Amino acid sequence: MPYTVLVARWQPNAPERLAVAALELFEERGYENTTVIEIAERAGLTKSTFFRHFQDKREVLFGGSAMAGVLAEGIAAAPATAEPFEAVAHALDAVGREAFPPDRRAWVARRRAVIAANPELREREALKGLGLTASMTDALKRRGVPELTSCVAAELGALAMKIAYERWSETTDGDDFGEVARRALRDVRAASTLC
Amino acid sequence: MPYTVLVARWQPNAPERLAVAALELFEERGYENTTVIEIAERAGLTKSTFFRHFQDKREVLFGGSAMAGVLAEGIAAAPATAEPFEAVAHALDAVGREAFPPDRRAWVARRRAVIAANPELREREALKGLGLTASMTDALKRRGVPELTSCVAAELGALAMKIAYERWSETTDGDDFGEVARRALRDVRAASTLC
DNA sequence: TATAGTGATGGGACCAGGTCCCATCACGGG
DNA sequence: CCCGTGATGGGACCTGGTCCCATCACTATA
Repeated sequence: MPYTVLVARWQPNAPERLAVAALELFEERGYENTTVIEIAERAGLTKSTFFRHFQDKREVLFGGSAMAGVLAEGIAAAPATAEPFEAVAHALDAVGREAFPPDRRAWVARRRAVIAANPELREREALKGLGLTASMTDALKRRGVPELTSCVAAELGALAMKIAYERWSETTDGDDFGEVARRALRDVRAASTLC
Repeated sequence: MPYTVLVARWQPNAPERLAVAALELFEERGYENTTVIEIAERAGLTKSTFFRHFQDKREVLFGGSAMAGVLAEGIAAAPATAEPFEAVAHALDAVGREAFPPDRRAWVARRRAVIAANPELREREALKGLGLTASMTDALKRRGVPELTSCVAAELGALAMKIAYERWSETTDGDDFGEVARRALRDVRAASTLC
């Protein structure tokens, strides 16, 4: 049933096809009313193959990112003289280039709406968020920034990224993610002096 | 099998008995090698009753807290003249009184170790953390603090609480949670000026 | 041309988490 | 003495997730 011969052995990009099918189905009937088997069928695959590509049902919306690595490399690549916040800004630019390019805005917005609508998916997103701040904290410490300062800068950087993520995916046109994120980071920094 | 008659109809505190049994079993054989049925049996109950008291298997370690409410009330109860950070400090004191009293330190430490050892439990903890910062953000906004400032203060407050939680549960004697948390909050504030 | 190896897939058995519904049984009130 | 109530027991059932083995097309090598 799954594959059409004559061109290639298997249709390529199985993980991506699964993610597309999943997002569509989650939009149509909701996450909890969608079965892994249904996702796999829509992608022309089976349950076995689904779990070969994704650890679990939630992960189908989180798999491709590798955002933690992008952030860490972005911080590491910042000029040696950069203060923690400048290094974080550098990392947010990298995210805008590699993880949130302008043409993915629509997809990101759809994905965001689906996640917001389901507690189980929000939980997974919360865990991913922890990973991101941990990754940034580590990268800052490797620059010689003291432990606590690294923690705080990473935490505020993650907050700025979350805010930017919301603002950016809510508009259909406008600045790219890097711009929005830099503004969010400035706002957060300003707010942190008022506490 | 479950209940002994002659005294009361059912042994009281089913949720607490389930939580104790669960923590013991998680320590003995690990979270994923423990079955809900086994937890229920050790507590003298059944699977049905377990799921009547807890939404899912993870929740047995998170159910009793109601920490979000304590934090919100603590912030609301702070003097009207208090700055955001002072209000947060007030809330952390409330947590030390109502959620982390000195005699629960051993329990909290055991629970913490079990959670740290399992990704599924860490994920649930991350979600609870989101709930806490959301609760603090709301409470601050209700005091008239601007949106972004509330976000930042809540985020840094949550970070201080996490740090205090680690420090407090790592020692067997010493200050109560409120003291530790106030120190952590001061440290965080100091670090935030160095970003 | 034949043969063996490789890698992504299909398929089914199996377990545990989680839901649902109904039976049970002790207690309190009439 | 009977009835309502509430926490529980028990079992059917679905789905997420794991495991293991079969399949099948392509590739390399002889």
